[in-house]
Amino acid sequence: MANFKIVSKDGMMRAGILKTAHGEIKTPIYMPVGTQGSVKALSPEDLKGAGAQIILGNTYHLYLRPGSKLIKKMGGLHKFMNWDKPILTDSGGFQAFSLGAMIAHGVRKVPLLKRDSKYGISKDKTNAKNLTGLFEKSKNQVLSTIKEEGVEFKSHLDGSKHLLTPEKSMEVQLDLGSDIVLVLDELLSPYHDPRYVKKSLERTHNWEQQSLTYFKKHLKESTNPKAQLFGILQGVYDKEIRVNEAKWVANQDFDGVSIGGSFGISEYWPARSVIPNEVRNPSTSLSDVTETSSEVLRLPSVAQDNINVNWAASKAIYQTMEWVASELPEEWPRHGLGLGEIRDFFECIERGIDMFDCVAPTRRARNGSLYIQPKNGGTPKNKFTLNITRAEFVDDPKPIDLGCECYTCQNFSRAYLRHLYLSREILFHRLASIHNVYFCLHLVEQIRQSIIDKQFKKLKNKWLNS
RNA sequence: CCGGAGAUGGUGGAGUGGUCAAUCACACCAGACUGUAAAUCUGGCGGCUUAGCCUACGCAAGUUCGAAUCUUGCUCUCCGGA
Repeated sequence: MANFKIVSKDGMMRAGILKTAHGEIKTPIYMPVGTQGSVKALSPEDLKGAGAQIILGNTYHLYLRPGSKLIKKMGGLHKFMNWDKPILTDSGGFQAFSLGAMIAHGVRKVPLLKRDSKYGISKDKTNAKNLTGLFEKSKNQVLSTIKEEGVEFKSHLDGSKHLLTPEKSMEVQLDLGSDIVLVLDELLSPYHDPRYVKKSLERTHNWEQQSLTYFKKHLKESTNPKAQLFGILQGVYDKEIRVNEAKWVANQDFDGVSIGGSFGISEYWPARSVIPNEVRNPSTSLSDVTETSSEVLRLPSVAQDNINVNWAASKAIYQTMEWVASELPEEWPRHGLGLGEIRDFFECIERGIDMFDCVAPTRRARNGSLYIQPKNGGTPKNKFTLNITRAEFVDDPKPIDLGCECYTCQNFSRAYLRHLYLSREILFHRLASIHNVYFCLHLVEQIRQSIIDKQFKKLKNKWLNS
């Protein structure tokens, strides 16, 4: 029954092998995101060429279009998109957030957005009325509403209404023939007040258990009877809450766990947490997160500086992983939902995370943001990227990332790629995506090997102290 | 040669007496992007010692407190006719 085998351990880090109905995955692993049955700009051959072992698909999008029944009729998602390796499907929980609270609260998944001061992030943190006013303003743009029984969506395609219950989410994912199914969850925003958070977490528990019940009951007659089910660990930036949630999910009958949430820091949620000094002052050491200060991080002071906010949010992610990992079953694969910037791989794997999915590599690629190694100028500050539009590349004959062995770097110059981007040639999307996806997969593979060879610290140091 | 129309910032093209260093688009420059409503979004884009000042709407001279906008002349471009 055990799908996950740990091959090598070093501290909290694990190198493992995860068995699925469509083959084995070596972990840690990065999963390219193929929301609508396609990793944007990449063919299955491109993905395999870049080293992809598993990709992600999305319940909400595929349910709306072309419809999960159609995909089932066509033989399941694997066959439909001609991808014979594993697929993990998201439950639609993220869309409940990105089409709902994310709009209403003006937040993104990781950093907090700067807000117009006239709306006022209240200086008095007990005064939530200003925030409520702001939320009211965005209400009519919101496309999803959380109900006790599920998520009510207003389709972003045609405005039609749909209720996504835990059962419905399972039905869709089982129709798709996903190898790893995720339970339905509700993401919390940093601006949800503590009472709402408590209610939401109880609701997510219910949804997870309903998901599990339905999954077990209908697995055998599904498109992929060997699918497995991951629970989701939700929460906000609060140690007590995260630890409790970890304990709760650890007691459920899942095959693995995905750790999710919105990782921004709000006025509500640092209060009970211990904020590392480096979060307050990013110019100090960017090394390991340690609990060195009990001061409260207030939003107004950090919101003025985007870098500060971003960094604080990233720290929150890493600290959350640390709080949570030791509470989770050793034999469960642990998936950091939506995570996958370069630094995240190091920090999260070090804290016991095995799987990553992230739109950043493919989206960045399409937007001209291409990954480079430290030896070519990649640093934590530039997120290990260069912007191909920069004038300095106009006649640069070098590949994007000297030493990279991807198809793009083997064959094309920065000058040519910059030209393609500025000319809006569609080929750019493919070449850039091949590079970024390869880069992440290759890096995670190197990290895996470094765990086996007990060389992780050295590798991490080489990258993050660059 | 005659008649008509017009000359605005890298380009196209608004503006037709003060609120114009000049709408807008494109181009260009820089930045952002974390379970994809994203081939998207944000900012800059005459110069400078930049909460201000200087030079600017073909060239020159006027009218006016004040002109990219009105007058006159010149130069050039386009259309029609000889």
